[in-house]
Amino acid sequence: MARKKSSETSVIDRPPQRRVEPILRPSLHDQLLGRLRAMIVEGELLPEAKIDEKDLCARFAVSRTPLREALKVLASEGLVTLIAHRGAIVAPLDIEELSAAFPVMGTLEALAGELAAKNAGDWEIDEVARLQGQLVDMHKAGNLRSYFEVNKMIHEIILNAARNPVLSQLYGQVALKVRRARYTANMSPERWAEAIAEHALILKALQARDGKKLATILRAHLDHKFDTVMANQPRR
Amino acid sequence: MARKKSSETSVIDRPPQRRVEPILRPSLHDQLLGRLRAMIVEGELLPEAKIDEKDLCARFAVSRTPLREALKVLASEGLVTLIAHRGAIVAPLDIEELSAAFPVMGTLEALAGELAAKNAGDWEIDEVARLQGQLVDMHKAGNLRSYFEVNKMIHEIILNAARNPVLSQLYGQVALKVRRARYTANMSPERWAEAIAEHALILKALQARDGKKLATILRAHLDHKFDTVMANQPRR
DNA sequence: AATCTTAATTTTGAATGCAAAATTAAATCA
DNA sequence: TGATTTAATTTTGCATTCAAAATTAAGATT
Repeated sequence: MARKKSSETSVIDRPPQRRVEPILRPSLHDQLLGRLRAMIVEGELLPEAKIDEKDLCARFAVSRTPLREALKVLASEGLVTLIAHRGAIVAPLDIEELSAAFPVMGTLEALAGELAAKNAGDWEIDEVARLQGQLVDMHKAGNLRSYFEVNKMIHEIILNAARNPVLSQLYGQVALKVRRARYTANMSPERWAEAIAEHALILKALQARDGKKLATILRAHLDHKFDTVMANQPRR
Repeated sequence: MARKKSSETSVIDRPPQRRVEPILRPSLHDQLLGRLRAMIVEGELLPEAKIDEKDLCARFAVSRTPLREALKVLASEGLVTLIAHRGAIVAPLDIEELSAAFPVMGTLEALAGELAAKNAGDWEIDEVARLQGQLVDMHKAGNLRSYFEVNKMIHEIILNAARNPVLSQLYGQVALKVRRARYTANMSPERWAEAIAEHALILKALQARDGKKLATILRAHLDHKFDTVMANQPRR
């Protein structure tokens, strides 16, 4: 694939160039989307809290236009609720919806497991094994926040190994809902130990590339998580 | 729950009022969202076609603000692709993505079937039976468009009977992608007859409230649809 | 004083305005 | 002529403005 012929007077023949990181110019709307999503999922913006456009615009130093664009998207994701002529609130976290999210997430994880067992590269399995080690470390250290972080990474690797972008996208959406509820949940020591044990099984099934078994374990794993999270929901 | 006490001077005690349809004031952004989504799914806007904001604004007689809000949401749904500083195009319909959508849709339908077998009201099962009759009629009449319509209704009833809003939401998203690809697909006569037969099995399993069986059939049904749709994709 | 009006203020939804970037058209040069 | 600049035009991304609706505050009424 040679360069197009030219008279070469003003353009000097260049040596093969090293690929460099392109300069990113993410749109305001896109950046806001990420920031706001994080704020909601991490509980910085509380459920049912009114979203004060004026205030947020000032805080992010942007105009209302990109902010409102981001809000519409968040609304379509279910993290924000728009009320006609009355603006937006952080979506109330609905226990009904939360419990509905679990079987869906479970099914998607099971599918991810099945596909990952087929499609994962060895390096990905190794990476899960490595993170599994970290998981145990975090448990020993009693560092729940880091535990969650590593846990999330493991599940993300499995998800990516499934090689199914549609699955990834949908999973991401449910996971947001669950993560939001789980964020403040504290695990009982027993449950934590159990979760670690389950993760050992996950790794084993993945290494054996046993899709069916992996699917089953992941589904059970999620059912247990369901119990933990639900037990932690403030009743009202 | 009595009315709050009051002096009753200016407000006359009213007889119980009949509930009436509230006057809807859907936001422009919301209406546009629906219209554009339909235009894309139904192929009125072709894949990769550039979205001309000016033109669309003129056609819908709105300003760019609500249009652009709708476009961001459609982008988050994957129906539109935003290109930095270059506007939006109708999302290219990616065969990879399409084939990825099917197993996901299959899993979600299977879950819907399982839940519906448990939670469906009898009237819903009857409704599916009624529509099943229509399906056969449409087949006899050779009316593919109406067949699709009724088919969609059946699957929607099952989905609703699952009583899981999260499932419904996610299913809706994948279904859009598939429906878009399927929209122009023409079914072979053999495949059409087969689909009818499968639908009879679906109804039977639902009536027997056999969740496992229903799940299995729905998944198979979708696998077959996958073959049909993929066979109809213009190769390039 | 408690309720009901009415008026002032704020907030929302959408249109318009504006600078930067991208595209197209025109002008230049080998 | 055909490639290459350069200039003109359009489009994009975002800020600003504006009318309508909602909220709050103030004033009237019993």
